[in-house]
Amino acid sequence: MDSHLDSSDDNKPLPELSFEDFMDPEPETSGQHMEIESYTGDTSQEDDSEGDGEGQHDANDSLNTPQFKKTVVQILEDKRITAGTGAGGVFKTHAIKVVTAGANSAAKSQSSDIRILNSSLKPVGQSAASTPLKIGSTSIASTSSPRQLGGVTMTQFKTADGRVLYLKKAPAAGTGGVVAGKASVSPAAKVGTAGNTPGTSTGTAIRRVVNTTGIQKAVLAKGMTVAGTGLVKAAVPSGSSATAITIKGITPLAAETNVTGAPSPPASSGTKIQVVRTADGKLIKLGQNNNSPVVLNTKAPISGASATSTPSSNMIINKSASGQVVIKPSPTSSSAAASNVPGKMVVQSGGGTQIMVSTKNIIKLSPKPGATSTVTQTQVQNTPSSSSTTTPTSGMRTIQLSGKSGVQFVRVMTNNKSLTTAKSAAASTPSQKQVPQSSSASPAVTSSTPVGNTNKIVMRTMGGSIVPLPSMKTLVPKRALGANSITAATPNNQESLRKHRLNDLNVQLKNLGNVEASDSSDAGPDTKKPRFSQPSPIQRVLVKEGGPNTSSSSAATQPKKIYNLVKSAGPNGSVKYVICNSNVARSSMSPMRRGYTGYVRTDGKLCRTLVNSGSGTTGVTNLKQLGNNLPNAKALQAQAQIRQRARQQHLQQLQKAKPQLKGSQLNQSANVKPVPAPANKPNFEILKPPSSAASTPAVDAQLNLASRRKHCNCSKSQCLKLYCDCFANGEFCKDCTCKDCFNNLDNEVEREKAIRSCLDRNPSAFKPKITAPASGDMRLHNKGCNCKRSGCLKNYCECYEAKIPCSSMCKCVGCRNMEDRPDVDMDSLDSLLGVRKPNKPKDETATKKHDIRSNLYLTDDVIEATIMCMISRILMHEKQNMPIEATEREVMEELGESLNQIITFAKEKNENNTTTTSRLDDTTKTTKTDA
DNA sequence: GAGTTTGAAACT
DNA sequence: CAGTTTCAAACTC
Ligand SMILES: [Zn+2]
Ligand SMILES: [Zn+2]
Ligand SMILES: [Zn+2]
Ligand SMILES: [Zn+2]
Ligand SMILES: [Zn+2]
Ligand SMILES: [Zn+2]
Repeated sequence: MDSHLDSSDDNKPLPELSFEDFMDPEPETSGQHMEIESYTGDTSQEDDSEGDGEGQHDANDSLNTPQFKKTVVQILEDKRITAGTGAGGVFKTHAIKVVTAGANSAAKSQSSDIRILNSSLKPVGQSAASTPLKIGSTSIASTSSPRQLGGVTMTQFKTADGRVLYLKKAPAAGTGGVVAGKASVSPAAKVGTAGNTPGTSTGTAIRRVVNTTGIQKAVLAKGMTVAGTGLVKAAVPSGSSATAITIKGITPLAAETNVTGAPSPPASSGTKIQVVRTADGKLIKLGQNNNSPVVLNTKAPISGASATSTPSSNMIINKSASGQVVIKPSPTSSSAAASNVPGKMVVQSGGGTQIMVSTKNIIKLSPKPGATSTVTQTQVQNTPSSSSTTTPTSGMRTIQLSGKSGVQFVRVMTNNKSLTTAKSAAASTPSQKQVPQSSSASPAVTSSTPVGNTNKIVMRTMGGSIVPLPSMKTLVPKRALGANSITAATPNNQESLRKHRLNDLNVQLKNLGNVEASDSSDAGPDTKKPRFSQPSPIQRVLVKEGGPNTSSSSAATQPKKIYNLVKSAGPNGSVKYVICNSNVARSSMSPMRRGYTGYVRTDGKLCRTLVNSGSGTTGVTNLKQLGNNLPNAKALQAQAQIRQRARQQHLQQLQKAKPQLKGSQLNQSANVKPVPAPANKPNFEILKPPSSAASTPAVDAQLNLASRRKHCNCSKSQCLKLYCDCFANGEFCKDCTCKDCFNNLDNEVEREKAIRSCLDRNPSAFKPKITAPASGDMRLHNKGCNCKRSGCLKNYCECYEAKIPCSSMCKCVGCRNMEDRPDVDMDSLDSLLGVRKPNKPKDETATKKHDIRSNLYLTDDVIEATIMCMISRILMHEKQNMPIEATEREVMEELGESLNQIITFAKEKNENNTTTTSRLDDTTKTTKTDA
């Protein structure tokens, strides 16, 4: 598919984002970065950071950018739409590619076939079907009687926008159609494609539809995905391994309203929408016809870590003639490669593209141009399965239907966790050894922690870009935000606006206090940046209408819910929404860890961290590349790691190259913290002044660069204690601003004595603090940090500083420095469950725990509620044919309101508790800070 | 740039 | 090993 279509065209030079880009976790910075940039429009920040490798930052920064403010976030918009309507005229679809094509010409709607195969899925109970859910009054899609396409019976769904989706009835489970590979699909698929291309206007009508639609989708981290229209969401529970995915709990909304009016979608008349929430928390909305309620139930299999790897069942979504959609686990057989993969779900678009997603992840279908058939794996490497190759994605995929209207996405929300697990399982990535915990955790943990879920919220911008909503979490760490995914290329202003808002939000959140605080600081041009943002636990749920928190922790335990959103419209746009939960068990996810993307830090500290790895294989990558941390996908992480390694090696080589300084072994001294073999004493003794003189300039320079970027400023330690970074790194002070420095050749005696003293105290004092257990493994802090108040999201934290996620070794409280992503995802879940650190198997002692500070006002529930509200607005507008702009505005307003509420709530809570609770932790021990 | 916060290192 | 104190960097304003 050419889906690329437009993507880039116009306005902003988007980097080419293709789905993959979005999806790809790893793809270096490029993807994300790019996206972000485009987003921002300005980019400015990025440069710096990138240099170092962290692009993520940028993102964050971008958020900050003022521009954002102005534009409200437009969520969900398709670029295309824009094109049509307006501005560009070009449709950009950026990232989205249309997969499906087939449009019914007549209807204009395009049709696409989507097949979801997931063995894990269980057939949905029919019962549910009966009552369709409605959100707002709008219906998303209507179904029509099944049709045969290509010999296969397909059920058509029409989305509000007029797109038609076909679900294949499942003949044999897999058989029909789904071939793992590519598009099995029906003929129809391509037909409509024209629409895809930008120019093709299928017709104004379509456009209109699109317009009306406006928002394409929102994905919540947890896996909720909302599509404005025609969304198909499939969530697969990632975590649970064994179990099939069941989508349960669809609860029909109480009132059904039929909205006939939806302007755009021809078919849509009177349709009802159902939203199903999977155990993992993913939502699937199906629009239905009156007749056929569609129920999607999947169960989320959650089984911790293992899950992913596990079994895989294919899900098939069938729509019966009756109109029900059933997702069944199909025998794996069906899909060839893809389907087989355990735990993965294959989604096929009409276009024939298939995407395989781990069950956990939610997949959006999006055809990626190139990728056609590819199976994307969220996990990328992780999954052992063959398929993985092509698209790595953790991201979302979108499929655009030819119809302009929309893009349909299937988003795979990757759970990081799942990924991780997968990795672990796969073994492919060495890095994660830490994981063990995760795995171990799986049972227990999993249950407890919801974690795995993806929490990301993604919004689609008008441009079609997908933007992560600022979840609470997100908000917090800028990085995260940035990192995430903002993909799109949004069109100009709007995006900027968005950012703006986000920023504001972030700020507010920040202000909230504890929470995450984040990093605003990180901004530093280089180094610090992104990290993982994971949010951690979420404490409370705020529901708009409902009492806010109530259940702080409850969430974890509680089963997942299906939310029915009922909206009552108020005057103004104020609408009240009520969300009802139905129980669905939450899936626990195995914690994913994000790969560590470490970068090499330029400054000295970095050096320390670097230590290990010599292994790095790959060639050196650009610094910029390093930058991407955020990347969602594991793949990214992996890549990053690789790069890092490469980098490290590079450094090492350089060092080596350099003759040892002055004869001595100085070796690494500079850079790496004394790498010295463990056994040995630190090179210290050896150290001779690296002093420059000796070294060749070039080398020196490099060393310096690499090794020391920082100069100490010690005043009381004489630079003979480990307080001094220079000394701690086995270096002599040079160009430092220290006072009474003894860390030099002139004071070798004292220095040696000091070294000895340190060694006595701690034989490993000069050994690198951060090493990778295995060559391929992710670096970890050997001792782990012990942070209490920074959430490990500030450079106070050694782990964070080294850009590595906290591990089981860490004794930190309220840690947010986890692999995953940052952003949005998971944390909340984890926290809820009490998950500890990703890695940590930790003793149970674990920690402590009360920790809890985690903030967490942004719980999944809160997020969902917020999104639902936004969606509701969209739906309303759609019905009314309101202009997109208006819709966007409203949606943003809704978001703003919601955030305000959340913030307000959080503040209140904070005020109440803050001192008390949060401090309690610390206080118990030391009161010092409190004062 | 001054002042505060933070968490490792040092000390008891 | 735990509790404190010291220290310098990180961070804030
Ligand atoms: Zn010093
Ligand atoms: Zn120094
Ligand atoms: Zn010094
Ligand atoms: Zn920490
Ligand atoms: Zn840590
Ligand atoms: Zn931590």
